[in-house]
Amino acid sequence: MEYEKMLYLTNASEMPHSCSTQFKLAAEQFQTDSYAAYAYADNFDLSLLPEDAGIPTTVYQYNAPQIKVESAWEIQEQPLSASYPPANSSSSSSSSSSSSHQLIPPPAYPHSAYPSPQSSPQQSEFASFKYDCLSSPCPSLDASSIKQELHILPPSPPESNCETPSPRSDSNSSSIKAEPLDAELDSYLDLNTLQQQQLLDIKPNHQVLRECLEDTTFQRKHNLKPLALESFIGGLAEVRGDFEPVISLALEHAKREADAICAQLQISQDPNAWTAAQVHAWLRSTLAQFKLPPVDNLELQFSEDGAALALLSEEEFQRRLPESGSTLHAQLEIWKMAYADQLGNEMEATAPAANDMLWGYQAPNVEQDESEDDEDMEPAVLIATPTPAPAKRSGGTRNGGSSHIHLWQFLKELLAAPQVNGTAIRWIDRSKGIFKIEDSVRVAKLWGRRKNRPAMNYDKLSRSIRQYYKKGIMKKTERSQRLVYQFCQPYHQ
DNA sequence: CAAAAGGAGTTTG
DNA sequence: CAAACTCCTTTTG
Repeated sequence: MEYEKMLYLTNASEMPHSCSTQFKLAAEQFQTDSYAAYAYADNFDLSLLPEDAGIPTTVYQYNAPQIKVESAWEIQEQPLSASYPPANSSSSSSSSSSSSHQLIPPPAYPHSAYPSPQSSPQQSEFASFKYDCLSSPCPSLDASSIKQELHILPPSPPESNCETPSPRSDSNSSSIKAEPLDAELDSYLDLNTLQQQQLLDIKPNHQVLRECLEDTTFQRKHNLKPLALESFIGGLAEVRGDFEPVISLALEHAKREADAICAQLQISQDPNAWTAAQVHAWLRSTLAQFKLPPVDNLELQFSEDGAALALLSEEEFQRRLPESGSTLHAQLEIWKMAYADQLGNEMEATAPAANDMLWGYQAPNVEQDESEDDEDMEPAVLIATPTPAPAKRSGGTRNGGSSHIHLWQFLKELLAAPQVNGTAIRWIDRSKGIFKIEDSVRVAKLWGRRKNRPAMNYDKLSRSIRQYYKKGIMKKTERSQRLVYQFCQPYHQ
């Protein structure tokens, strides 16, 4: 249902030679499609990409900000933006945000440093490789760093939200704060950029299409699942027209594949419903499918059932199976996504509540809750996908969403995405389950958003954590440190 | 002063 | 009813 992972398009013909095997595999698989190829973001193991050879990672780093910033100026001159932004954010991207950005003076940065989309072929070729790095440990693609860089850029707005922890985490003032809405505006700008590119230059090889698909800032910041694109209205019609068939094509393929394997292995399509034995069957099958070396002691390595397996981070997969962990993790993500999509379709048929695509984030009302901080709208929230308690969860049709997540699970989810949440919470000693909350205000906010508790603060969150001492879910660290906690064993594998 | 700690009443799913 | 949420007081570094 609520899935953070995005589908991406790419063009096989332009793929760097050094790209991962998964990447190629996906491409080969679909070579015959009308689109040159497509692949799943989760299949792109960024860790397999060479860090500094082959791909100019620095271009990635600066590409995202560059486009956005430039488009900010184009927008003023070409207001073809009337029909944006998308429906469920329209209220929030209201006067405060747009006005604050319109006042920004034209940028004075050197042009060369921020190549435009029409710049040199090499640059534009790589410019489109903005992967979803939520599940992949690729520092150069760290979403938060991109975000930060955006703020670091010369023409940064005066009140740019450079993550300064608020001096007080008081719950009273939250409704009064009126910070600018970078998130919404960014999305808004991105969409404009996309459309302008489409209108202005018809690029070969579906380049425009690729760029559209690769730009997921909108979905991330608005906490939308990929297919919530339907909620776009008006001017995006042409983008959407290109977009949807490919996504559904990809998902359908994934589903068909999953169907077949499910039938063969006699397992549920929902990874969360697998028993430990079924997990092993699936792992073996997937290893074989990807022609990865078989693992002898699979049962010892993976004692989890499906629900617990779904909680494991990519790092954990990699740690256990250096050779194939990433692939398995990525494939599991695809399965989860395929199942979630199917579930979503079923639910949509019965209860077409468009806003349910959002979770942990309420569509802002017109007058209040102008979503005070865009920072929290970012992937941090997205990656923190609600995951069922390891112990239970049936094949459940009732997958209403995130409301039942426990705090400890949520924290683990945040911890599982250090690229995104590393500035807010991170492992101190992963093997011992010791972690540190680096930004208490932020973590509390994320938790509050997830639980739909706008008044959440660190005081309350920490109170809940302290309850875990009694329950044996967490314990105090030996040498007690501020903001440092430790999971107890069963809750930390 | 922020955070830790924990008591106690209340809310929520 | 469990798990949080909320509010509060006291202690700690």
